[in-house]
Amino acid sequence: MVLRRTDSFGYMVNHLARLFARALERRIQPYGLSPGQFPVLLALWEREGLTQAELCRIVQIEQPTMANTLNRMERDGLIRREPDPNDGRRSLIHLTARARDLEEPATAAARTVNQTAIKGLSEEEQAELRRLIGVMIVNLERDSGL
Amino acid sequence: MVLRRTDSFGYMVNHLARLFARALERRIQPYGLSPGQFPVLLALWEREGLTQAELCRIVQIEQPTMANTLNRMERDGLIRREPDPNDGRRSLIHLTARARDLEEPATAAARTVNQTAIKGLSEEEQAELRRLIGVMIVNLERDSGL
DNA sequence: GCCGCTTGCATAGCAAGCTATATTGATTGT
DNA sequence: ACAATCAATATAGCTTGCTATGCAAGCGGC
Repeated sequence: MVLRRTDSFGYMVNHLARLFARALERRIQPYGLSPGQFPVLLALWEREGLTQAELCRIVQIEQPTMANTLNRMERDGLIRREPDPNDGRRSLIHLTARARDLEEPATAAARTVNQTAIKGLSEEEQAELRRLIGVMIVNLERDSGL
Repeated sequence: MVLRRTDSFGYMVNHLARLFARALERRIQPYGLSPGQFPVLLALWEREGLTQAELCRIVQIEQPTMANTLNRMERDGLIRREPDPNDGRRSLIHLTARARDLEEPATAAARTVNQTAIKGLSEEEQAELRRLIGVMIVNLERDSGL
């Protein structure tokens, strides 16, 4: 059996992920945001004062990656780290006013990208797609030992 | 409308792509390969003597990314760059014996990853998934101006 | 009370992706 | 034939992801 790049799921998914990232980047760059910051912002718009470890769990990103992303967000004036009075090891991540103000335009941009991607697909097809992607995620998470 | 990270296609696809990359990496690392090299190898196992620009078109990667990947592959003894006698600007990319010998085990590893990901899905579901991902790819390619 | 484990975060170092720009060789129009 | 343009590659500099490792703060048992 030949392994054709063009119909390997791994290749297709990688390609698609890069297209998503580029499409999002184009639309949030005007707000001074970048794609990797987006899931972090989503979590913090929902609830502030999370720790780095909590953000890792929510966003499903390894801790050093999160540390670096948070550094860039701090540098860019999106978050502040406030030392946790109850635990000297942690700090609690809070949004700046600027980051709070970006919730509306930034989520609108993200919705636009999603809409663009699924243009032409029925509600049923979208649901099926979500389900099938979910199956692959679960399969690969199990494979990697959770 | 709230934007939920967990059912945004952009987020899911990004997450899935990272899982694919990690699963592949785990399996090809013993051969001294890394995931980014894989599509390049697939193209070269099929036909050697491609130029960098041709590889970019086939693999759908920007030229500077390809240049760096080829540098690492040359460093790792997977390819040689031979100057094109007909055009002083290009070089033709050839595999080393080592890279040729890796075709069997490496493609087997990639097939295993794909099989793992789609475990539990019927042939029809797989075909539908391929089709739906293809739609998103086309949609986003059009969006990004080809 | 303190010794050792666990937990939270930081740092180092690398791969792979991107945009923007420079460089050098080929081609083309006059 | 040579200037201008185009094409192929290289380089710089950034983000986002990873693993491996270090370090300091908290906690549990004795």
